[in-house]
Amino acid sequence: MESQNVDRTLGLLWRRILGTPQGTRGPKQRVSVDEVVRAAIAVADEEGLPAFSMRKVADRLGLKLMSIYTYVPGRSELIGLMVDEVIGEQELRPHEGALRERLTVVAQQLWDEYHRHPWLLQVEESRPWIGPNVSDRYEWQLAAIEGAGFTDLEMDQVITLLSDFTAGAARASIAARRTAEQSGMSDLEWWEINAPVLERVMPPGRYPISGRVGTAAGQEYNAVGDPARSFRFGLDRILDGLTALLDR
Amino acid sequence: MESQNVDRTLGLLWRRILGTPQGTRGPKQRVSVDEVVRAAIAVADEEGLPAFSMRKVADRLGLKLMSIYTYVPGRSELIGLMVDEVIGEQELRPHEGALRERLTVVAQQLWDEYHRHPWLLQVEESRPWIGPNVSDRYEWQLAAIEGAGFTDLEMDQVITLLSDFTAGAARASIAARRTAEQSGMSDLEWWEINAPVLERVMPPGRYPISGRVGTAAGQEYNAVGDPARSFRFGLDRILDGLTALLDR
DNA sequence: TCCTAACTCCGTATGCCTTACGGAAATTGA
DNA sequence: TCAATTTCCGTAAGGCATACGGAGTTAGGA
Repeated sequence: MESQNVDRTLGLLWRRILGTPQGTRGPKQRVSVDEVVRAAIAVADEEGLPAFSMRKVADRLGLKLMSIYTYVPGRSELIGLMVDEVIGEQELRPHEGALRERLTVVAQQLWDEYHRHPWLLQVEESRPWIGPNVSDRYEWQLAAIEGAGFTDLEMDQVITLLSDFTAGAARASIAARRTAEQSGMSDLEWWEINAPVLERVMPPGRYPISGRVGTAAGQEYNAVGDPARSFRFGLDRILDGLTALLDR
Repeated sequence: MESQNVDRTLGLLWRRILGTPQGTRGPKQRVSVDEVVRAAIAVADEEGLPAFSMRKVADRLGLKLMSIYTYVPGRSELIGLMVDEVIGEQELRPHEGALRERLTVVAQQLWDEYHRHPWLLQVEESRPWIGPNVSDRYEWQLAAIEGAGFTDLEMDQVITLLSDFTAGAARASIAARRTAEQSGMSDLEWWEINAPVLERVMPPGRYPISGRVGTAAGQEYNAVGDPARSFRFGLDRILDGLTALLDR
């Protein structure tokens, strides 16, 4: 029963290779799995994953709620399909240039992807679905560092390092963007609300370094932080560290 | 109305400094805010944030659902209190040793924290609450690198880099752990279910590097990956990169 | 030609969730 | 003593996923 579900979802993930037709009895489907997935992505893009619901997908397609379940087994499987779909959006160009540039492209691609579909960061799957686009991209990522001098084990660890860091940095960046947009409250206004209480509560001189660093950041960024800049800083350090490893 | 809520929650966050008593009319509260927060943490520890509900917190305290709302304004504010509370669990020892050791301690502390309270990774707050323990810890993290030779701006970026990477690595580690526990399905069994479909669907020779690297990782780890080891690898590279920056 | 298996679409129901609202009871300051 | 204030909680509204079963549609086989 569980494993049936796995099979069905894998079939949906690889539907372009496997082809759709099987049983042909019964009424024709009014839409296609592709349309369901695209509609679902549109909903998630607009409202985020918490507000994403099966009903909204159905509404967008002119279907009623329960009909969606004839296309996909359930919400979580649909999300798996959405993930593989958006990962396939980016073109995987042949790698060129030095290692440093190649790795930058790999990281930048992840960064862009998260910003185009912020809900990717809200997906929680204990066991990731293995779809065609995820597979293709992992191969492409490894190809970027093939022959650079890493061991096979290190190759996986390098991609993991880049992915983990980029996800974290993108999370901060998107949180900042969403905050600015939706709450309609700037960092400044936020501080103006917090300040009276915080001043009463933070003993003066208790946070000397935070105060100094916060002031420096505030003046430079004109905001609490600059996620894009932090991303570039971190990425540069990581690339330095990786080239150092190759010079051993 | 919004800003009232902010004030109230800040008051709760800093309750140990501000003290509780205000109006003393009416019946005594049967429990305390501290107990509510501790009960909430227990629920989240056991069941994760998605399954965390106000009702379960109430049940655990012998109260009925709606009474919880006389202690905290709502679910999201309660989560803010929980976060600050668990961040306060770790002792902030004076820093000693070389920069590399200090930074390792900072990262390791985050790593441990995420593993003790995995739901921290599921918290989504666009605007983080500024509580006493969060503030203390940020100051402590900065103190670890004070005087090492970074500019004020870089100091913030260094902590951000470490935090972002550690969060990403911990996320992978916890996903692996939860998967193993709850699904009762080992990586091997998972592959046995997936394999028949994947073999039919992945053209042979299409994933040469992934195949080689995956095999190497599988033999070394006896699993799909080893998150703890990837964490150490990534951390080492980052520390290399940071020391390189200081040698400029 | 006709029947039936298989399929789609969907109404209904169950059991979760947060939180707004208002009432009864308890407590204390005036 | 009594009114203001606060706690605890019942109820209800409005959201969610999804199990189940029924009505109608289609194609293949008898």
